[in-house]
Amino acid sequence: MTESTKASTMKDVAKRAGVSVKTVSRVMNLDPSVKSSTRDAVLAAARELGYRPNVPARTLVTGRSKIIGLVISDIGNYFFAQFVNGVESAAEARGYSVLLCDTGENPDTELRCVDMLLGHRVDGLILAASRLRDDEITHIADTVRVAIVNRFHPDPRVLTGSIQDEAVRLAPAHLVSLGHRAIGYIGGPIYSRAAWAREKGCRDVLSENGIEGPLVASGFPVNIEGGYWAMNWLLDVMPHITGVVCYNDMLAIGAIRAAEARGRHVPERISIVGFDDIHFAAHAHPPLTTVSVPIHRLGYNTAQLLLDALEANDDKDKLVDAERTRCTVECHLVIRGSAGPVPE
Amino acid sequence: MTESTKASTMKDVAKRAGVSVKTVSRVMNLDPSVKSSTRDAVLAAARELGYRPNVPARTLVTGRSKIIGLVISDIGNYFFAQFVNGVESAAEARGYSVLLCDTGENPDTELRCVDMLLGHRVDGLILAASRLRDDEITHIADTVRVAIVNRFHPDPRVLTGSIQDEAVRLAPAHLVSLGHRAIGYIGGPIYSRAAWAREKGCRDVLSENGIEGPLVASGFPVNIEGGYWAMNWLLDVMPHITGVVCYNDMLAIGAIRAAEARGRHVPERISIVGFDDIHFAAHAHPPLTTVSVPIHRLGYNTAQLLLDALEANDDKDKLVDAERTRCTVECHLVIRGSAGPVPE
DNA sequence: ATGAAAGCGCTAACAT
DNA sequence: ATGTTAGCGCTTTCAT
Repeated sequence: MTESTKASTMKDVAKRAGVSVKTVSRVMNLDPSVKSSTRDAVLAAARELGYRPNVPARTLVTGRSKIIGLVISDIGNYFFAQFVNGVESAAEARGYSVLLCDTGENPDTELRCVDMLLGHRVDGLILAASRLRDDEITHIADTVRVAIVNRFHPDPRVLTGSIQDEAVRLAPAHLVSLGHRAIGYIGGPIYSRAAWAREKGCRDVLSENGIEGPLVASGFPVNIEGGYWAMNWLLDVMPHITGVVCYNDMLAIGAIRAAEARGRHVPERISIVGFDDIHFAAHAHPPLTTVSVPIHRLGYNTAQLLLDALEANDDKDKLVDAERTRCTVECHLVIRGSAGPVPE
Repeated sequence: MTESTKASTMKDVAKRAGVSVKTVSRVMNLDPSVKSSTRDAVLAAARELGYRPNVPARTLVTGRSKIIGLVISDIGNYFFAQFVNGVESAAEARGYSVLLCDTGENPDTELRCVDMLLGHRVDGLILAASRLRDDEITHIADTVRVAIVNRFHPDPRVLTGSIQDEAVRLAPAHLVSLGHRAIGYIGGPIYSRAAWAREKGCRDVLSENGIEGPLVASGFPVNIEGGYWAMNWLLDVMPHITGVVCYNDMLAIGAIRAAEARGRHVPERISIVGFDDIHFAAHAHPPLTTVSVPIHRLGYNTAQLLLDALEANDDKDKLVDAERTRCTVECHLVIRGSAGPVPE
């Protein structure tokens, strides 16, 4: 079978190059103190033997795995696909690998994932859509550096990557400025803090403008179908609504379909706005008015924040800058075709 | 900082439970030969100390990391998001973790990714959209079990997960049956074997029906924008085409937009079919007629094929069934609204 | 500039 | 049913 020949080790390389194991180690770690002739000999021997450093072995002794764990809730959600990509890029650029886990929105699975990742001795952890309680996260932070996304946590050791706070106000404010006063809201995952923040943003904007509501549809699956059902529910309960804010674009796309199916043309007879500006948003029909989030950058920056902290931790000099515990990406409203002035 | 207390080891647990290290090891590995009272004592001690087995250490001695490496070319492509999800599920279910790499379509990056994964001593490798040459893959197979996707490789050690061969004929056959005879094709990634197979499928179907073509637009980015540009090119070169087969749904969605922008209504004045049936296909406008691929299952089955091979390799009894070197998922045409009878 | 020895946390092969 | 010894491949002292 494939492993006919065991992978060669530093010992093999050392023997072949006629040096000690430690010298090989030095070469592999780019120690400048090795004479260039020895280095070349070692490198040659390594190449001939197809030598590849054994990361787990190094991890065992150094305590650093060069792996970061990434926990997401559903890669079927386009948002996470882009986010993962961003994390990946940042990690790759700095010599780290990403161990990925998908919890399927289940908190128990999430805990199991974290456990598994800790077993692998990941150097850091990114919880991209944690459904865990604050104290559970604090507990994790006792063991490993952790970064969370779009969520506030009181523990200063917990790093945070998020959209700017005001972003949650953009969509409802747009609807209000268009004259809408009968507004519905289609909510996100029940235990998600991000979902809670967006719903609050909507509520705040309305109340500041003396508008009642919004009528909230929540508990629906956070995908296109869920948006379809939620919109139908909204229209059943409150047929005269003229504007709907959605937790994300997937829901908004489903909502548009439901509205159209009931003859409420978008945007003439009802306005719908999304959130995230996923790739397909521009190609929905009508093209979606939504809040653009630089998702890839959010993933990239969050990973970088984590990596910075890890390295600051190694170099005692490079102390963790107290301010560098949070990063924020800017969002903006993208006006396309799914929201218009209130009818009549 | 976080690692104030070093993680506890088997030795700690052993001391606390008043047993030997080996007994702790046995308990952790579910060895049935330990008395249940000792097992309980060990488990209690482990819990109290917050003990978590050190996977890298185990890897070092067993030579098995319980990690599989997954190399994809672009997670921004919705296809891969779903595929990764499938692989993840299968791995999780069998106690494996997934180390993910994105090559961004770059063969050099791909090689670097593989190298890194081998450094981590992954037990197996899935190359989901390899741009590598056959001999490069053979070389990798010398070191580790590898599975490839939608691509044929002569080496019997290389496992394969793919769509059924006939799937590539479905879309062009549909167009032909609708009466189309002036057909265009929008191609996928240049170095992709899957892309090559689909193009050939189209060519074959046409020639079997005595039809010339197709006119091929290739070299465009494989995303919505690329589809848009490709369609414009097709329409410039051959304005009288009535049907277009696309490498995938992303391209098809872009193609539809381009056609509509030029007043060629879909499907009345031009028919467009996609491939994959990604989630958004049904929600495009018009809803996309496409070839439905059970992507999640493809990922799941491919991972399972790999895992089976790995375990058969461990248990010498359970020899690798010679037939179990390939798995195939069935695809079918989904007729929606983007293809219709030829105009006039 | 290079090497020898110890040990990271775990399991395999033998004890007992 | 449980313990002992050795060693996986590497890095870290500490020598030379």
